[in-house]
Amino acid sequence: MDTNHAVSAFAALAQPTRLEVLRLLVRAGAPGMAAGDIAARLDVRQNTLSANLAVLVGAGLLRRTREGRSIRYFADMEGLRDMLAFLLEDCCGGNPALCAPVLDDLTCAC
Amino acid sequence: MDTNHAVSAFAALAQPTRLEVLRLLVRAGAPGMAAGDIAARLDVRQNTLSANLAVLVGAGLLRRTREGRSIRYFADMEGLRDMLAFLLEDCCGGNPALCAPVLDDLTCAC
DNA sequence: TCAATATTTCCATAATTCATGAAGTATGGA
DNA sequence: TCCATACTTCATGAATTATGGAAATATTGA
Repeated sequence: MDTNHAVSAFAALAQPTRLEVLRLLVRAGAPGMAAGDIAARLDVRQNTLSANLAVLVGAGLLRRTREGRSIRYFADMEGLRDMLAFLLEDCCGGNPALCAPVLDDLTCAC
Repeated sequence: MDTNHAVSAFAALAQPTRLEVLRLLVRAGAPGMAAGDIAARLDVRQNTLSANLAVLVGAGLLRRTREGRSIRYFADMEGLRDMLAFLLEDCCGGNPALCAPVLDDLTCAC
């Protein structure tokens, strides 16, 4: 992960539809969702959504597989982790107490 | 935290200088850094940096306090956490194993 | 009060991003 | 083979964003 790659990942999330797509797919989990279902759920035109999905795939935040006529999209949790790790790199270098609160609250109660 | 707020936070990081500024300040920890020092370290003009710092402050990712002639900037770890929490919301809803790898690798060894 | 330092604000220009309509590609069924 | 469905790609114009020069503001010390 370098700065350019990370920038493209953050840029991918810097747009309401794309951010909601990723959140939706994070919640959807392993089964993911077909492009058409995402479009219906978020009330976005198919071609607009397609362009936005392509941006997220290019940024390494989504993966896809064809399934019959549909194309199914999934959140790429590895890509997500890489992006966050790049951002928080060495946050503990000086003072562990600084980054702990960030991570503690993220460890969702599962 | 709503979608618009989160979008502005991600947009703030969707630019190389700003991303490096936040990473630098995350590493710098509690003492933060003066604007001039950041500019020198990242080799960016002061007015350009000033505009970029303003974007990060507006996005809730940085805070600042005046200190004599300098203005000292700090990473806002709460803002950072809110942004990440919004993104990962309900990732565990279906399957804890899905989000665990993301968070495990982020818990830096401190 | 004057000069120097540290930083921000203003403004114009250049570059990037976005949604849309229209056309194209892939798959499955009659 | 023909048609319908599910998506993607392309071209375009409108809106947003980034950068750098010049000027403005705030603080400190002589």
